[in-house]
Amino acid sequence: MSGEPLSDTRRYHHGDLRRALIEAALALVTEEQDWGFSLREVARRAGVSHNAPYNHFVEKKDLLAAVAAAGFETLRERMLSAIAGIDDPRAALPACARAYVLLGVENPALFRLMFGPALVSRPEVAKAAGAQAKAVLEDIVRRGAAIGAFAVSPTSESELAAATLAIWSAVHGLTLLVIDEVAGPQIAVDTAVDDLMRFQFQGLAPR
Amino acid sequence: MSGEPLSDTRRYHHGDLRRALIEAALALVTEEQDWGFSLREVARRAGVSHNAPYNHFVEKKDLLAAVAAAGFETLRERMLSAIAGIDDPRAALPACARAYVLLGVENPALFRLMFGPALVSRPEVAKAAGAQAKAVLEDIVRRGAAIGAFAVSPTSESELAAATLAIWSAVHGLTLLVIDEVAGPQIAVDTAVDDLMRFQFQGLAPR
DNA sequence: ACCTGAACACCGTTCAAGT
DNA sequence: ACCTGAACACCGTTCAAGT
Repeated sequence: MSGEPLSDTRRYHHGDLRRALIEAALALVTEEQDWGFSLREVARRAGVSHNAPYNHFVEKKDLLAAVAAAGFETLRERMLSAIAGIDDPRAALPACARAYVLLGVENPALFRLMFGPALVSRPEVAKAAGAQAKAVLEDIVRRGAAIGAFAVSPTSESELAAATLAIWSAVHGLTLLVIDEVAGPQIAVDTAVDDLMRFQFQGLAPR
Repeated sequence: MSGEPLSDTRRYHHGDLRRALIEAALALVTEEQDWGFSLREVARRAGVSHNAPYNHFVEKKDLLAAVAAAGFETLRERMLSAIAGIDDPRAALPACARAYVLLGVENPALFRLMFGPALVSRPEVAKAAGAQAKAVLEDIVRRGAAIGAFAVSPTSESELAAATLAIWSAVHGLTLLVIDEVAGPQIAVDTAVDDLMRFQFQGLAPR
């Protein structure tokens, strides 16, 4: 209606470069299993000169932080959609854990970027995003405690926090051990998550 | 007895350069909280020309892998000395976990290097070292199962492996969440480890 | 066997300039 | 406001040479 579609090259000159750079960087993280690629390579992929990125990010680390932030958003969406419609917290917890581990397995380099040293100088990003992931888990624990499905006092914030941290630690650690292939040869993700949750439940179940 | 002590500079020309490079790299990892430093900087610290490292490592990643291997050796020693003389597996497990988390807290960048993307292209290092860490934990679980202290069948290798992986995941994940300061503000390591172990024990205890 | 100097093709970042 | 080209000080890696 309003004229011919703009070419990609043209679009980059019209305000989409920031997004295009994040997408190109995400693609490189995924392909190279690492974030050691150069900023100039990202610019090349986006079809701009090697210093154009500096109009949108003050340095390379800021671009990586933006990629990580996008990863955290995806993680949150996956966790939430995994538990959507599951009322029983005892079922929601493993479903949520599976989504968490699977994101890591699907894109190990992105997962490591999100929780890795590239964000040491951008602690706001890691903290805010981590708080969101924790909130999803804590909500499940809270609901389980409220209906007596977990052996956690629903009125003790410190108990809820401790239980959430224990579960988060286990899920997070499993993800990284699987990613690192350090947890043994060719581990089956679903089985591992189930085993992990079984141990967690034994700990959480009232007796 | 056999003459004056050799100067450092002299020594590096006599076969210690490999070790000196690993030590310099470890110091840089510790100081910069990252392994983004240059190989040339490592060479400078060791007092040699920028290409001398290539006599000992085929590329930068191999030096980092050697640093990681040293880190894994330290981790193993810390875990073993933490449980030395503790007969009760119920006491050995938290002691071992504490040593694990504390190494990570003491040197976050080294810990992340050990389990990070720098070793993606050196999977032998990560796998062999990971297997050692796992073996220490598995031994404790096995002993606990044998005396009936844990609700794990001592004759089921798969149950032992699953329990070990669950515990390792929790300890590993807690370490990284604490390192990333993503687990909340100013978390107390000892309390966190105790809470974690309490949940693990509730899961492991026979009922 | 181990180390050095010169060289190559890169990189992150800055800056003056263009539109 | 956003992008480019030239420039700077660096880097990883290679290679011919030195001892």
